[in-house]
Amino acid sequence: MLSKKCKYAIHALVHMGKRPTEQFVVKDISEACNIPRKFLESILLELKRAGMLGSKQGKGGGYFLRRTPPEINLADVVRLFDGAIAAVPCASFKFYESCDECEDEDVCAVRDAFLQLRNATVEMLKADTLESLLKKEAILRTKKKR
Amino acid sequence: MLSKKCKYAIHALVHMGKRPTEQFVVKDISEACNIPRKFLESILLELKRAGMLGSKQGKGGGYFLRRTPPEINLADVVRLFDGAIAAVPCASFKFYESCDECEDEDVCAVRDAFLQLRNATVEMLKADTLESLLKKEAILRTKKKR
DNA sequence: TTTATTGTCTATAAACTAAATAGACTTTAT
DNA sequence: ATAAAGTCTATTTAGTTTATAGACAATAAA
Repeated sequence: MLSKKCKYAIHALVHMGKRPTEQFVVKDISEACNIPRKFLESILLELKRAGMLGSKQGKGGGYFLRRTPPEINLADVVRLFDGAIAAVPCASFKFYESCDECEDEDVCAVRDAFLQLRNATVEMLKADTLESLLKKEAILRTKKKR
Repeated sequence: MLSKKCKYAIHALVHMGKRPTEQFVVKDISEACNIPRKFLESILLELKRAGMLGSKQGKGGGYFLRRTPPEINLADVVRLFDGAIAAVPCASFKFYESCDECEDEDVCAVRDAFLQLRNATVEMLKADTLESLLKKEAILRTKKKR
């Protein structure tokens, strides 16, 4: 399961992706996405530190996307907030740690299975960009109307 | 990430799958897989309650597989110990819960993305049976020797 | 230059969960 | 009777997640 923080981050980003050149104040996003305001503040700050968002302080300020919608993908967001995508530390690339349960990692079928799952997952999450998500939402909307 | 409990359970099952008709005492599995003994006890008990293992009490007792290696798959084990396979409650079938961040679930692209990920994950984990894992391990072993 | 607005930062509370351990009890073969 | 094994309940410990409070800094506009 993703943390709420990560899920909130994704929804906030998707919301901003709808008008990718505009600036948003925390309150707007908080209300649009039903995310506790103070909690959202820290999330946006983290996204800013990671280079996905920019901000402008003071009156008339707010947050805005630093990258275009095709450049922001869920794999990056998930890694930022929840760390490893792999289900098991020994199957992670960016957050690798050896396990104690098998004698020889190179020959551990459990690890192999979770490596494959990790690879498939990363591919899918990388393909989920703000752009592709918003396109999909449009498709779902028209499908529902018919 | 899987809980350690779940990872331990998987390794214990794979270990038992190597001699699928034999009985194992907790200590043997604990030492073979480097799993804290008392912790493993509660895990095996849970696997028993779920019908995957049987047990015999008293001297000469132990745990044994209740199903054949092709009948035990990782999807079931993960669900038993960690609950939902989906990354987000609104994308889970067996542990569904609605989220608050979108107005209309039917049209939420975030949910859609995680539904697809869930489906792919479940398929992969279902294909990972004790049998297939042990076969894979044999293959990895011969590959390494060459 | 004051004021209102908005982001930044630090600290901390509250709730929950994971991981592990302890110990008493029960069952069974010998 | 005894030793070996699983069963069950409780509890500890530590860590994480989720959320909030409040002081501070920056900026635009009146």
